[in-house]
Amino acid sequence: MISERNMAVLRAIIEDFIATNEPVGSKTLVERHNFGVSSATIRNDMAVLEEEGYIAAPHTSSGRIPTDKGYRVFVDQLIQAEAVTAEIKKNFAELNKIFAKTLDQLTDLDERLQTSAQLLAKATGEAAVVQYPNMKSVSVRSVEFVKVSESRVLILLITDAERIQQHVVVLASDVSEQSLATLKEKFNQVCAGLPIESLAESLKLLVTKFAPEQRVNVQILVDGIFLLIDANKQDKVAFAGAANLVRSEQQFAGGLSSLLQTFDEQSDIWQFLNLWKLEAEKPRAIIGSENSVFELSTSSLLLSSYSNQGTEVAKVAVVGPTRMNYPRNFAAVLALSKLLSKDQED
Amino acid sequence: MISERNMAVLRAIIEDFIATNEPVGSKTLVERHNFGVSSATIRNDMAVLEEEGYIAAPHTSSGRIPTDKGYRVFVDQLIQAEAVTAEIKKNFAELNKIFAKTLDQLTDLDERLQTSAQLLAKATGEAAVVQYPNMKSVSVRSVEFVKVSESRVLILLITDAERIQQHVVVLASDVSEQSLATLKEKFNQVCAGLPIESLAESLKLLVTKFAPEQRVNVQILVDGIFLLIDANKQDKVAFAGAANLVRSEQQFAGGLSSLLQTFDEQSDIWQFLNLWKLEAEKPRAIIGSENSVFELSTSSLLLSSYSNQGTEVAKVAVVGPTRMNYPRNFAAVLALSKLLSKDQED
DNA sequence: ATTGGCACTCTAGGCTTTAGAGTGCTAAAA
DNA sequence: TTTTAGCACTCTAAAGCCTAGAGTGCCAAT
Repeated sequence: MISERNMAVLRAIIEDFIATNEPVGSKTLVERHNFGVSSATIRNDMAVLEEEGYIAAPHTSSGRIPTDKGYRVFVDQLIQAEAVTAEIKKNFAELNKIFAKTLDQLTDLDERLQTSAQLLAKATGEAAVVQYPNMKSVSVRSVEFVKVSESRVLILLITDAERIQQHVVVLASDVSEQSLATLKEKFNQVCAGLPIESLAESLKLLVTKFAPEQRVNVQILVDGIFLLIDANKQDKVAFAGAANLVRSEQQFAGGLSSLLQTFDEQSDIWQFLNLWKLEAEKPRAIIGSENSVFELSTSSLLLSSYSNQGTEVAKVAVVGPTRMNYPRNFAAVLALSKLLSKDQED
Repeated sequence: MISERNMAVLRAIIEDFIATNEPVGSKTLVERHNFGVSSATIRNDMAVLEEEGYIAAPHTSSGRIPTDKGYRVFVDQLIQAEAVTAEIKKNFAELNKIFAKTLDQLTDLDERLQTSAQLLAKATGEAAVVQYPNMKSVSVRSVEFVKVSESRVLILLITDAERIQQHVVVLASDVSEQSLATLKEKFNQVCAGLPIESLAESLKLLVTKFAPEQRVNVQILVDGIFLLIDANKQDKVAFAGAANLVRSEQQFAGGLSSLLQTFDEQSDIWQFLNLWKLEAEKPRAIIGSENSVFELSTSSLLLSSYSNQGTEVAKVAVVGPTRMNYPRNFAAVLALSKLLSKDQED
């Protein structure tokens, strides 16, 4: 049904459309690529492609533009063919180097992820999202109390993932370094190794075991830890490259503002990213209307997951108009996700 | 020269223009406000105002729009009159309550500032910037080492400002809790109380005082602290509300994309904010072309500073088109900056 | 100082026209 | 059966033209 040349034509149409942002017609097509056939033949091919829903005409008798379905087969071929073509490979290597150079310096999670997003946005010329690692299945390694001033204590919650969280509480009465250390001992006897979900439960119990005169301070510490647990549950993403979205604004048909709003409201995006399951090292494209979120229905997403010790913890994504440079952007998300993973393994 | 009524007319023009976003003419003006004079009289007033450069005509024989100079006297009157009018006061109280409710929960600096920016953006309907506290004149309170796993150590740099920084290093050989504690002692003998600027110097010296077999690990720790110092110097801002800028895009004459870019490049903005000196609790407006940065020349900024123990440490700002709701936004920056200050005092 | 009156100016939006890119179809050629 | 040339037809985007109406500036009268 769909011949070899049909596909070649589709590919050419997509490439031209991405390059020029104008509906492409049979004549210009034969001019630019040499198919060795006449424009009339191409016209026949285009009729087939339109029949199949891969391309569409904005209005009768104008050039054709790719449909979401058209982009779909385009990127599927791209990946499935393992034809991570020379260009992708080259891009990948290059980006990998650039990314690595900057990221190696950063160990603070916030900065790392924010910078990652910025790099990805810059490399692709689109907007970029980097999801914070999933903390739900994480366990506590230890709790630390550090005296910061007379009555202020810094609480640290150290988990077996990358994130280390901090919170300062003010105690009701001064506490010596000494007794703070013993407090810490007691807390860790309970906390260490516990999955973060059951931590709250155990801590509540712990409070009751202290002598009444100590309870006030212990309760303050416990409340502090509660806050940290909650912060863990709050889903966060780093976002960058809004300027790039504005640049290709026409694509978004006025919905750009609400799209950006969506990204400001972190947790929605977080939820959304979690809808999609994907294999390691296999980026995935969500094209236009395949997307359930209304604001994204004229955009494409390229997703890739990164992992910690082999288990997927979060995703990185590129967001742009459906008419985006897929090969280049695939290389970029792949490079970044590999880098974020690798770094956590060693 | 400039009569009472002249000013009333200017004020009316600005208010109408802000409300409708259309050049305002003499006739509509008398219809909406009742000056008790005819449109011809208003026309004369407008001629004076134009003479003085407070308003301008986009083209001959159309309504007038305020110039930057016009906005200037408008906001100057607004503030200088101490006529923080009923509405501003009401807004202020209300916002203060909303802001406080959310911010009281957050002690992590990153989250606090990011949330502040989001709140400010939401309250004003414009974009918002919150500058990170200036760390240059800060001194070290203490350094802490926390064992995170076999050979990994978390370094904490605690200063007398709000920010507590962390960095994880991997030691060359395992170290017992015990010896880590003594290391910490020695470090703090040197570091505690030191201004952050001279910290690097002193640490370099410290390394030489250790026995060679310890040097490797000590050097790793010192390098970790260096990174934290550098991170301190890196100027950061929190930004929110890009979506709002897009909504009033026409104002920016296509320069919106580069404006957003500017905000992505944190340090430029940081520098820029520092150009302006301002008194505590006195927000200040920078209107359109008063602004030295090209990207901002069609925008207005409302700045207010927040302080730590009475000394200014950083600024908050609202960014929007010159045609913005100044009274409301003044109330908002003021509310936020007071809140960020107050919290650090107690 | 204020006003009514009036001639004049300019733009935004509606209407028409036209060039040209592109299509679809048919009948002939390969 | 596939490809091709040819041709009539379609539709848009751009250019030009026109008009209503909002607004101005100025003058003479109050």
